[in-house]
Amino acid sequence: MKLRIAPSPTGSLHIGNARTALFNWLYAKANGGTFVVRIDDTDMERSTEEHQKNILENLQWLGLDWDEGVDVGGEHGDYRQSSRFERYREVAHQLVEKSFAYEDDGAIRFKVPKDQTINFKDFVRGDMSFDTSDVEDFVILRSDNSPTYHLASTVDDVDYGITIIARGEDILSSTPKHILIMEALGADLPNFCHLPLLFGPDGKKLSKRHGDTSVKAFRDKGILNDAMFNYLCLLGWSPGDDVELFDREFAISKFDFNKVLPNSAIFDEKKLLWLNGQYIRSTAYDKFLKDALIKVEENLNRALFPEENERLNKILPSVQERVETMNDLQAQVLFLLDEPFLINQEEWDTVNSEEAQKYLNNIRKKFIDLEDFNLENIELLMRTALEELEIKTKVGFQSTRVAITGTKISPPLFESIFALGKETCIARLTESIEKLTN
RNA sequence: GGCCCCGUCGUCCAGAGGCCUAGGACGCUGGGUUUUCAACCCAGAAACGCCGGUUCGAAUCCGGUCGGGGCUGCCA
Repeated sequence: MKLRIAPSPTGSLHIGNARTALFNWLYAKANGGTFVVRIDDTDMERSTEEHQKNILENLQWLGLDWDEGVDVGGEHGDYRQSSRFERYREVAHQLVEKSFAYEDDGAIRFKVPKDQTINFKDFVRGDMSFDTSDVEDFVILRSDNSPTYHLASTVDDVDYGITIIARGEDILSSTPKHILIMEALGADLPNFCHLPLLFGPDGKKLSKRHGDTSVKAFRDKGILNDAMFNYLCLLGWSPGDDVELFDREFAISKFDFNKVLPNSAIFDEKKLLWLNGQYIRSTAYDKFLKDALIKVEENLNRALFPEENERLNKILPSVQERVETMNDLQAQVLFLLDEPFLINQEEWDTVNSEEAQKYLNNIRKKFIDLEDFNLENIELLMRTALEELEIKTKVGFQSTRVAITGTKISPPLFESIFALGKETCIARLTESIEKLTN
């Protein structure tokens, strides 16, 4: 059993292609089959080395590996169609010799027999039947001597011994053409499986106009590969029993093409984000910490200073609980970085009051005298101040939050203060009080 | 236009004739918890496109219709 994914390097890895690759991979893994990755770069105009690299990289990022194909090798060369043009030309001319095709203004066209029925079984859609009278003669070799997709893809599938062709439904209508070529070549027919397409929120085939739909774009947004893998599995398939969070191994153990739905699915970023949050929270803290620090440095475009590192180490456990993507980190920890400290004036106005100012002055003095600046003492100090001044928790705490972090939204207050450290905390209070009381 | 595919809450999925006054999840609304935001917990609104047929019985089978989508390229 051999399956394949054959992306064209005319763009970076698209989510739809990633999902198709994923299902092929799952089926191969589930059944001990061979998974092949080859590159369909017959479109010389638009194919680039860079796109190819991006595609392979992102397949790997998703956790997909392949037994045969580009980069890993195998019996069929480098698995790039651009390396096999001679082979396709040979086949095209062979087909002309055998009268299956004919020359047409310099190109070679496949001669489609009329009034014939093409039958094949589709793993997702059942028995399919097409009338060849509805299929027009199609070009297999262009006048510039380059093969078209129909020719190259079919020849490769035959030459490489692909036994299950699972691809997007957009190619369903082209399948009779491919079968016709295979029959002309005297090849055994593989099984087919046309997977439902992924749509954008507008119900149209997911494409560039729905924004950036590349896997890389989501990766850049701070989506975890495990979450992306999991989410993609859920589009058109489910392992049953209402299970929605699972890993690769579990998916493999449950996957089958005949459980894949035939109808297209809309890519819903909201659910992906939720799933991502679930994965972030269930990540082992050590790994989260490591990834988080890298991410912050990336966003900052510089290395972290030692004291910043120390502060982040203190706050990150709380942050892990409240981010949806790795990119959300930045906003949560910004106040701990050696970057300009800015207070959101509008937010301050909503928490500012005479009481608040009294409170800030009071805890500032107390902090200066506090010897052991630990979590427990910070909380005790702040609560004591509330009682002494008879100020409501919310009034005292929210104004402190804005005074220290600059905004009303931050990680838990005591943790934030503790992470920031005594000196900086006092400095912030001083600065805020000065700036905000007049 | 022609050919083809598809049709369960807004979205993803469960449902393979009686277990369905249709279940789960995201999102949404309300409530709880709370020093903010999250997280978490509870509750709620929300769907079998429509019409026929088969059957004792249909979301499930068949036909039609309507709706959506794909292909119709010397793109893939």
